[in-house]
Amino acid sequence: MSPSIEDVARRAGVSIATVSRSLRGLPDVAESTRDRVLTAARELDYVASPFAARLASGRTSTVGVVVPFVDRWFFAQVLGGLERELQAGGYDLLLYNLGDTPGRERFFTVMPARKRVDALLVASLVLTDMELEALKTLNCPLAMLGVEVDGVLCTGIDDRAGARVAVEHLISLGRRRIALIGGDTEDPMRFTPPLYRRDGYLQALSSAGIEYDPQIDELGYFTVAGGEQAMSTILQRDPRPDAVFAESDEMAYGAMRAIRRAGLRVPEDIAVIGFDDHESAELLDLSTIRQDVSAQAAVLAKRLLNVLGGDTETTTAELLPTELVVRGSTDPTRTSY
Amino acid sequence: MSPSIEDVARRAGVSIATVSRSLRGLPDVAESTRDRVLTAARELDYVASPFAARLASGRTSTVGVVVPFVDRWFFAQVLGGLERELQAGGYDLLLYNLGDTPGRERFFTVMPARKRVDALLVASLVLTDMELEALKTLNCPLAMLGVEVDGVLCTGIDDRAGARVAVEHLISLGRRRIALIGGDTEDPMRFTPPLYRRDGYLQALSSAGIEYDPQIDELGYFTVAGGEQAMSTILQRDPRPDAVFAESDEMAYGAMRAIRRAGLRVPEDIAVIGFDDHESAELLDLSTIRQDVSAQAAVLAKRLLNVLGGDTETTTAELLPTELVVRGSTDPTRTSY
DNA sequence: CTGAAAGCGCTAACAG
DNA sequence: CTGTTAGCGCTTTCAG
Repeated sequence: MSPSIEDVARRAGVSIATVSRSLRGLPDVAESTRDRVLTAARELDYVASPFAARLASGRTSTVGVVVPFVDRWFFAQVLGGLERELQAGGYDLLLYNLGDTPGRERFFTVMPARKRVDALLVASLVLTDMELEALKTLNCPLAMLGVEVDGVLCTGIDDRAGARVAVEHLISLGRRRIALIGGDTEDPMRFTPPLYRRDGYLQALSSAGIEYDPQIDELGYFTVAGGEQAMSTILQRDPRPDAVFAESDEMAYGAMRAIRRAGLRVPEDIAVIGFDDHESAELLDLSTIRQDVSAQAAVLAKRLLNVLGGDTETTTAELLPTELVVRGSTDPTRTSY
Repeated sequence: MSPSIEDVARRAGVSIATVSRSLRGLPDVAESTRDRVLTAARELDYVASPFAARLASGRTSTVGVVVPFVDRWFFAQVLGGLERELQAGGYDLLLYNLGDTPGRERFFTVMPARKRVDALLVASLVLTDMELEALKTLNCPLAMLGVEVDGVLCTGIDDRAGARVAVEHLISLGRRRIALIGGDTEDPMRFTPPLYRRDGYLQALSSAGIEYDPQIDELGYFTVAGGEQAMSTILQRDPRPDAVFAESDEMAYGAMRAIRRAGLRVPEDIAVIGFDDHESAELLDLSTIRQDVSAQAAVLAKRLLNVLGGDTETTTAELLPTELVVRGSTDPTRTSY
């Protein structure tokens, strides 16, 4: 067996309470005593058992992180940002990957995080009322990335402003007939990006005195295939658009493909801009709105740690900036090859 | 406070020992008794405290997962595969993301996984002897993805065969002057892919009676930028190659860019094939050798769970198949747009 | 098949 | 500033 707190106490010639206090850096321990304890602990290569500590203190020093998928760019970024901050704050990160609908149901009914986390961090998940209720029974601080819910910590970006900048960029290039490929707004209750990005698109059009045309507004479902499908439909319209704003880079990839398959050129015939600055955007030479996902995650984790540390944090959303990145898909002079 | 095992015992009219046995499905409990306990537990919405259980049993029901980065395609895939299996097996997944060199050092010196995992799973990490030693002091089963170490569970792919197939494909297209863009073999001790993939390349050349030419063999460091740099160098050679095998898709992306920047065409002037079937490979129309990373991870996790379950598993490496995927970068008739 | 009792290794009052 | 003591909520012998 590895050494216990008693071994350290014996070696340092103090009680186990003093060992505990010294090792955790609590006040009211004489410097000399603390030194003796630290030395003894080091000599024995002692590490406190986290489980015993958790059982005794009631604190788990663990944050549960819930993501719909780990193997998508966005969520992998999130995880990276979170892990760094949590680790730095002395918290373990327990990963919950929902994966699919059955997995999601299982998570919210079985609640595997029960009794094992001090807080739960949910990444860009559109929660139903029941799901939110389920989480609230955990009775611990909640934090959400990109989703605003009353009384819940939130961090994200200003999707509306980002979209507006994207469309304004197209307009500044002289484009006037600008198509939209977006997500489903049928369920606008909690997943804000499709809603806000569309809003930014509309604002930009209206400021420029361009009329919105539903004929060139199609659903791309935030996937490459969906974007391709949407663009194919849009290409049938008359007159054809001279630009397209896709609410995500992946939909933009699909759109570019559809355009090229139709024998048209990007950006000469149709300029394309996406949103995210997904890792392949540079390779595909796609103009886009860059957002720093791991920074958003890091900020959210920090705020959550503050709460766990006893600070009072406002639960209002904290929004990080976005940035227009111009590449060859809108400006041929910027083409990377 | 949430109900404790005593509450359940009281309600079911049995002792806490019987509750424990019933809930864990141990034998030697009368069916009727078990039912009564289960009912009581359900009525109270009781869930055992994992920490108390861990403290009492010594088992943590947790597997530590160590990755160099979470935000790269390969490792995100790994995480997805692992999480699914571990969760299904009733194990928590504790994530350790090294991130960078200081992070790596911290991990191996501080050993944050000490006393909190039943096993450690390391993803494609080139461990130094000291690092391996450090892990062994954890005194728990180890498993590694893609890295063979004596006495350690391993799962991966046959990199050599995959590379051979890739190069044979180029040869079958009539290409004879085939360049190589690869990883660094200077530290061949533990990171096997660069070593084996190069080996497969050499085997394929030799079988076809083609002489190896170091002039068209450059280091791409497994990055897009590295691949681009390597290809630029190779393009200076005389005679110019008519094909290139990159040991990873990302290096292949860089190579394609360099080729196009030089005013040449893919595949007419130079055919390009990569390795991995990275998620953007299809978009970039890159031929490649597909490997199912999450399946490798899942297999490894399953084998580890077997070991934790008391089964004896051989520690020999288990290799999963790879598959040639032909796209437009080698065969213009397959171009996706 | 079931119960009593002894811990697991800490933390957190409470005295002193 | 330090020690004593009573748990935290389970698992696991050992009896019966």
